[in-house]
Amino acid sequence: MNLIEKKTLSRIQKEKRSTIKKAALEVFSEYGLRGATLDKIAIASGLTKPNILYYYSSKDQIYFDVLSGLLDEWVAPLHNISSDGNPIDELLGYMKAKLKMSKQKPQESKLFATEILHGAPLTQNVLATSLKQTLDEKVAVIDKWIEEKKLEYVNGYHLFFSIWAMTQHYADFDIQVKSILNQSEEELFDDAEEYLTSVLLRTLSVRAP
Amino acid sequence: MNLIEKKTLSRIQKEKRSTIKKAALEVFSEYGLRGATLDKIAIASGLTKPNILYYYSSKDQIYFDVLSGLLDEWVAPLHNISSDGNPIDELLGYMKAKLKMSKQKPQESKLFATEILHGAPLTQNVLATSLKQTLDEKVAVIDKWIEEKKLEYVNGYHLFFSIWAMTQHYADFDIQVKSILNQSEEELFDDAEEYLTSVLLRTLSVRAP
DNA sequence: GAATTTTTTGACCAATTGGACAATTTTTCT
DNA sequence: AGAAAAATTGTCCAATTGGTCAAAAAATTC
Repeated sequence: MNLIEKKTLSRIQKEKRSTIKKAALEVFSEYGLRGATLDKIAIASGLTKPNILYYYSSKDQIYFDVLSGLLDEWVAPLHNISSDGNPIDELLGYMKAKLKMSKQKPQESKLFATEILHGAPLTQNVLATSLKQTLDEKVAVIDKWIEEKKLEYVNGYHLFFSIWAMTQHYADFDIQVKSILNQSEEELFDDAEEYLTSVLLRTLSVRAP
Repeated sequence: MNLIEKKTLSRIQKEKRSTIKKAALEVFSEYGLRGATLDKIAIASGLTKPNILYYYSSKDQIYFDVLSGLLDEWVAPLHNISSDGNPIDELLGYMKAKLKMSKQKPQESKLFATEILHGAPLTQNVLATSLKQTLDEKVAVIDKWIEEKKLEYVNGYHLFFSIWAMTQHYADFDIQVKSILNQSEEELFDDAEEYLTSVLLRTLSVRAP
């Protein structure tokens, strides 16, 4: 897509594109790609509809740009898992990083969830190549730890799936969680971190015979 | 809302409504409420658009009816948790029931997920009343088990959240899971069950000092 | 089997939507 | 300041959408 002349963006262009993306994230995460309208994005951004289309050639382009910017950020914490570190510390750190993202970037999480839920029309490639490759590497690290007896046996893929599921749940399903627990967001995420830490520690630790 | 004269539905009415609901589930689960169109539901059901509107007064009514029928079914496994049983067996059984639903009813899971993700416009009431009440009861059972020393301490609410998250993940994010694992559905769910059983057992079991 | 009720459909409508475009305004450059 | 380029907007359009309605077809009732 026309992401070529990125270098020659003027100050105004950068600002306006950023404004649009921010507004688009709000609208897309709440309504999904098809439910979101340019009018809603226009209102949320304070720009007019034709003005938005001056910076982006179509609604799909906006969605694509927002989602692209998100993908890297979303996979990033995975790269911080170091094979040199202590397995449990590394994986606990990863879980906490993911939980923090759920707390601080729920819209991003919801947008990503909606995309995958509806068949990942724009990201299927990335999932099957880039994400898979990164995850394969990290699962290999886990397998190595297991071989070195630094970690008890665990299915690496499903371990990551469960960490994703449990942490993102607090962002994606926040409405459900909050309608059941009448807590402040602080309390909620503190309890979640305590619980998830316990689950992960128990899942990974060697048990007495 | 106009669910009053349920008794007086003719054979044709029952059949057609069922046909419509089945098609609507397909379409809604793939596109969401706003992304779904009556035309798509018409094609999927093999009926004409006006014919559909003869049985349902609006698109929202179809969505409401489909979702209503789902809610009870979705919460049902929770009721099977018996305070008389062995805590670990009861909770393992619940997890397995939920995982089975993810395997056999992914569309239902996705529809429910989309609904909550987009703010639960139609189900917020049910979540805050019926679901909350049922869950409160089951968490009370868990707390009782803990008090009776049949179960080590665990945060009941977050335990259920994590079971929901981990099991539903395999339905809602199936595209992501399948683009990473090149397995048959059978293998995948077998591995998932084995992994989740291990996680749950370790989370709930008393650990050696 | 005729009368009545229920079901089905083709044609249509108003509202919303993504997007085009020419004209105007603002910014940038010299 | 003035020319050129960039940014902004009002107006418009065609396609899609949810939904209506009267007429036709099918099923039911007597």
